[in-house]
Amino acid sequence: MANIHEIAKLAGVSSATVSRVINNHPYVSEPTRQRVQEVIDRLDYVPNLNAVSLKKGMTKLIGIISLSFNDSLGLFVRGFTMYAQEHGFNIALFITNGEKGRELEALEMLRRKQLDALVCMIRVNEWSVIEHYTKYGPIVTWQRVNIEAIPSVFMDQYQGYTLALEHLYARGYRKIVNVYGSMRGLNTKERIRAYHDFCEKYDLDAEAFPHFYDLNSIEAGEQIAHWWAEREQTDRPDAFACSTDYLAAGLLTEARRLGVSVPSDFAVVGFDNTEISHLLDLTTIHYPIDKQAENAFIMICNALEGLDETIHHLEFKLVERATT
Amino acid sequence: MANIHEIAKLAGVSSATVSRVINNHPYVSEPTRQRVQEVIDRLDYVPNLNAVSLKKGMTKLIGIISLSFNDSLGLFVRGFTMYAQEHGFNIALFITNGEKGRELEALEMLRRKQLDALVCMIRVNEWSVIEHYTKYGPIVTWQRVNIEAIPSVFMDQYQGYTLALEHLYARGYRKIVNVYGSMRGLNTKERIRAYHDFCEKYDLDAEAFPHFYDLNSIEAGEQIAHWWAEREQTDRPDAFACSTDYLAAGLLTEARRLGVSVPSDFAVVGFDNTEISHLLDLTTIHYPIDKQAENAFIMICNALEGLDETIHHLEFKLVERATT
DNA sequence: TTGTAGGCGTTATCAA
DNA sequence: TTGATAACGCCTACAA
Repeated sequence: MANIHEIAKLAGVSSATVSRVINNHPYVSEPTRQRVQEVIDRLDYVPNLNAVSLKKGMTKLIGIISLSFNDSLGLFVRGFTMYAQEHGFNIALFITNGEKGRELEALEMLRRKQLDALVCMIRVNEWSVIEHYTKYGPIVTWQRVNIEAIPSVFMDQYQGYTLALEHLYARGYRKIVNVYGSMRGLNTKERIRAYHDFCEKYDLDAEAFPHFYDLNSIEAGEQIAHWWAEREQTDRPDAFACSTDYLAAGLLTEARRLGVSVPSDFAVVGFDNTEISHLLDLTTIHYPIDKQAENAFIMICNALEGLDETIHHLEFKLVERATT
Repeated sequence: MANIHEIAKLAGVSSATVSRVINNHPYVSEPTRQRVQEVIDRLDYVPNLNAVSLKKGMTKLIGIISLSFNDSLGLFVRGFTMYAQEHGFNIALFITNGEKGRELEALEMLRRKQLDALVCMIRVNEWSVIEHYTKYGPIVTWQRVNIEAIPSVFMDQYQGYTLALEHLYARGYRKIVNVYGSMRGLNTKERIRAYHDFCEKYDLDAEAFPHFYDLNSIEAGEQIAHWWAEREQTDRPDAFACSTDYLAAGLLTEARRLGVSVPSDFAVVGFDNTEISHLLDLTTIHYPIDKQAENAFIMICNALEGLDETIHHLEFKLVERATT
């Protein structure tokens, strides 16, 4: 395979000049540049990235560690990839499926300089393990974590969930049921806190209805529709604040199949503003995942290049549609 | 960051000896080895992979290009990763989401020697584009394609589909409806061919019932359940051969919700033997995706190291469960 | 059993 | 505007 010296010889210049042409350095005369470029084109030459990486101490490759590749993680990855590419970085994706080994691989690649930085969407190993690797390169995360060495693009769910609750209140709903996601996560804790503060503020009974936990699938939503239908008419809630759009979608469509009229029989608010909420005209809470991705990239760039570009302020937004 | 020379100096040996220790070469005396290892451990040293790659002309990194990351593609990726890791290779995943650019990136990384090889699960660019890149390193694919430079681990659907049809026949079903997947793909063509040959063999009317095309989701399956329920009793098919387990699952569960009894009212056969089919006790066609992944890896190894290990023979298998 | 030295393919510094 | 040349960090004949 052709290397820079071969190009140099064929173009009758030194390899330094070829390098200048490749990297668009100034102070190359137009005739020389053309002559060199011609040889490059003719031989279909591209610089060997291993050599470039070795010399520069950078691979221009960033790893993304993700637990899976579902809707919102996928959106993040897509957004991040876009920003990264605009800045000349490539992305290598590591789907762990919960396997520690797969995550360690990525971390080791960082240590061994095959990766310049790492985005850890949802971790598998202990934070202490991940923190240990921050000395080899910047690592940012999507999860909520309070470790100085691991910056996060996490968003506090309290504000977002309050938005949903206040909206329901303003619309006249008073009998709200909460369907929370993962019990373990801090997001759920924040949402619970938001609900309690909300009840206190408006003097509502926080325990008037059961709370659901650990639910986020379409099927779970469908079951909740049945749960509602089977209750006494007088004892039915009039609104659901859901953990995800998917769950809300399941609830909504199954309820309609059962002849329930939304939003007059009850209201539904989703979370995430995914495509499905758009499709079903579902009121939801928008979540600037794209801006999160951009922030993650800015953080990495700042760390890598010693810059200090400012991070976007992130805010949830209510998207009012037909289910409330 | 520490490099091999620093280790050498601290251990009082030459860098060559350090290299020998790192790579487990023979002819290093035990005392020396221990002394060197000690310094390596103390300084938390690991060789810089860029330097190793440059020297060896290999990165030990294989790229996988995938359109998305759903169930069966995910299984393939997982299997492939396992085999690759056992042989000291790491994996970089590229999810294209149908974007040509993302695929080209991976191809360019191959060209520029950042990747040793590429597995192209489902391509985005024209085959001619991909073929062009085979001169930079081995590329194997999961799709059916007849290009010498691009080996494939594709499996002929004819045999698998015939398996399903013969099974239904043996069980006494005669009014079979086919639900095919993507119209564009060659898999569907093969399945259609299988069905026609099957009808001919048993003297059945291939056009007795409508054929469904381009369906593979759970929701599509649910709709087909309604389609069946709304037909005249006398004009109902007694079996469905489905494009995927997901579709079959949707059909099965919705049918049961409508009070249909499977397999006495009608039979259902899925395809792929995914977890969901196991869960629902669904008869399906097993598909050795793990062996395909291993084959893909063997092909790459053979190409990379000039070997000639033999490829596994791949065969569909009927998994008889409760829906037929 | 160990060390010396050259080279993998680039880039960047310094002269010219 | 161009060309030598020394790194980048590692591996591997070849010598000792």
